[in-house]
Amino acid sequence: MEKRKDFISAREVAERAGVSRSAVSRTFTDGASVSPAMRRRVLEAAEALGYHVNHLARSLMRDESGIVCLIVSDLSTPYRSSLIRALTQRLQVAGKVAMLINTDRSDKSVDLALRQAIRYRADASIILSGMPDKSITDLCLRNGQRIVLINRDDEQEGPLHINLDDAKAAEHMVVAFLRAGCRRLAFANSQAGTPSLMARERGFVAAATARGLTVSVERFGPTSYASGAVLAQRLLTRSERPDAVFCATDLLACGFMDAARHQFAMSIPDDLCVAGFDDIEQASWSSYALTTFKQPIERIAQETVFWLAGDKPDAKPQSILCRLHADLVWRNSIRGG
Amino acid sequence: MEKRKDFISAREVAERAGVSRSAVSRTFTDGASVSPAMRRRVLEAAEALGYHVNHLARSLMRDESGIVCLIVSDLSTPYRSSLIRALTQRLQVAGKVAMLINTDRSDKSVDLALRQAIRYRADASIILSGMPDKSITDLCLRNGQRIVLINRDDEQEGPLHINLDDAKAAEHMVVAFLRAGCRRLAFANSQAGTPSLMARERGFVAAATARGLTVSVERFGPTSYASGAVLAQRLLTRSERPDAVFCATDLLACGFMDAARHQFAMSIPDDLCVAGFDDIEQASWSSYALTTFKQPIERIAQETVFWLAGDKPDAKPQSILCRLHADLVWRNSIRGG
DNA sequence: TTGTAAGCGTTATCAG
DNA sequence: CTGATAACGCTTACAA
Repeated sequence: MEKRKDFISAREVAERAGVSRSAVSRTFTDGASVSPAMRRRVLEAAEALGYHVNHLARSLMRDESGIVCLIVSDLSTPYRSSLIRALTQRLQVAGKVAMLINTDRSDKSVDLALRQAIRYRADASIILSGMPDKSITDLCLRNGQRIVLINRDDEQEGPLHINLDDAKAAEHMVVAFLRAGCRRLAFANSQAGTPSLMARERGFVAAATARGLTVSVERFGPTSYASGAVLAQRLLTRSERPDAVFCATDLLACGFMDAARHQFAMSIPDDLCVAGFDDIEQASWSSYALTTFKQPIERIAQETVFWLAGDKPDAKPQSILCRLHADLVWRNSIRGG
Repeated sequence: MEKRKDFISAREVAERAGVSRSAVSRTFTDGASVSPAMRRRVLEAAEALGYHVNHLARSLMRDESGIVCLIVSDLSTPYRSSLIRALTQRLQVAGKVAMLINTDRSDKSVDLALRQAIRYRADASIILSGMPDKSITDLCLRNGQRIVLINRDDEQEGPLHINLDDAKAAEHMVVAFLRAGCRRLAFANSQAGTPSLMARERGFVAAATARGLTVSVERFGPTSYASGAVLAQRLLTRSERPDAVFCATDLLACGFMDAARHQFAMSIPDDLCVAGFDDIEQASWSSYALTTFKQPIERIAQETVFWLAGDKPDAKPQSILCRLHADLVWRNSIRGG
């Protein structure tokens, strides 16, 4: 196998410009002192040769690589992909670069993903799905890597936790349903059992109970459109058919609405009020016009990147909690309003 | 500022295990000769210390970093995010890791993204949107980086081009519309003007013309749901209202269908036949049941990663073209079938 | 099989 | 401001 043409190195640039290697290095490091004349000569030679700083080598010396790992499953889901879009964009503005790790396969794969993050000496890892083992996050933290957990459990010490006020939103929805004249409430959930999904369910049931109402709760499958349809099957064939259903996510709600309309010939919101959570793009499509809670995606991304780009805390990492609010977006899937 | 605890290095592992550094290195490189006893001692020490090979440093010696850049805009779009999911998954299986670069902002940003790919010494770049300057792709190729262009122009020499038979699919659709009894054909496109979108349009118009029919063509805005609604406004208020419309993508089709139904009270497929392209998840939702062409996403990812993981060609890179077929998925937005 | 030593492309330190 | 030199953490001849 022939020796492949390698990348241009700073030495070659230095030779062509007739200067020292350090001069080249300084030209490409912010805040280094180099005369305008020198800078121009170096840049000229670099341009001519097509030189680009090797960030891999740079990271060996510096204590940061500029790499941030995004650890995520179901990444093609509307909510997830929107969040990824927002995060990558802001990371880039902050001079970081995103490494995307797909954990669709097993639960263990979150741990594997974090190991990968360590191998590439990522400055930070952002976890959008699954829950890593404490031992592995500790390893990351010990190595100076920062961790952000978005809508995950908030038990571990060290990472930044970004969570929503799910329970409060759920209570809000109970009130909205009551105002719309609904009395037979239902909650449609997946079987994923993630903290935020369960918080919505518990909050909804608790708020209804506090007002003297019972809630039909049904859980099924993954958090998807198809599961929403199955949940509709189950809830709408009960003897006491509900007149209002809060779906744990918009995706479930879309599936639920389609099944309610096309299989049960129900009219929304006349026969049935429906609400969701996330405010994915499809919720605003006129076939759904779904009343839902908006994930503050931009805000999440902003808080995350701001924290990542900030100075390292001197003291040992403590648990940092960032609780954000989800606004209600009112559309036409609930009567009144 | 205090000196932050650094990562564990191979030297520390070697010391703890009482062996040489090279022994540690060999333990973690495939195909290196190391005795079972040695391997065990090293692994034990590594485990105890929480050692992980520094891939950044490793890449300095090896001629590959394991990094593959995904360069993409509109990444939260259903089709794009599905493709990203498939690509990241297969890249990981092939032992690579994906670096995601968002080029939502300007056209120039594709070039910037490729520069970033060079800085991180990516083994390859996969371009899903936009079109890079020839000078910059040449630079990448000269540096031994591979480039894959998915549904882009296929003029440049060197990269792997993966394209679909857009024109053929479009012709197929003309036939389907004719069979359904439609005579007043329309094509709804965005103003993005990408090669694949334009190929669909030209193919559709050409096939219709060849059969003695004219096509109303309308182009508007970005390739989005909202644009689809606007296109419906424009096409459905024409004096000769079309009875069949081929939308350049499913997203446009969803917007078109919703506008046709809710603003023009039309029934699909009775009053109007609609078709799309991509087979995004929403096309299968029962509110749409859209007849469309399926992007062979898994096949695209497979071909891409297979080529990337393969041996470097010895000769100078030539233009490689991979033309894939898009199957028609028949649902209920066209009469008959 | 194992250890020694050289080198990968940077940056940081320290004289000049 | 500039240039030599020593790291950074790793791999890989080469020699033992």
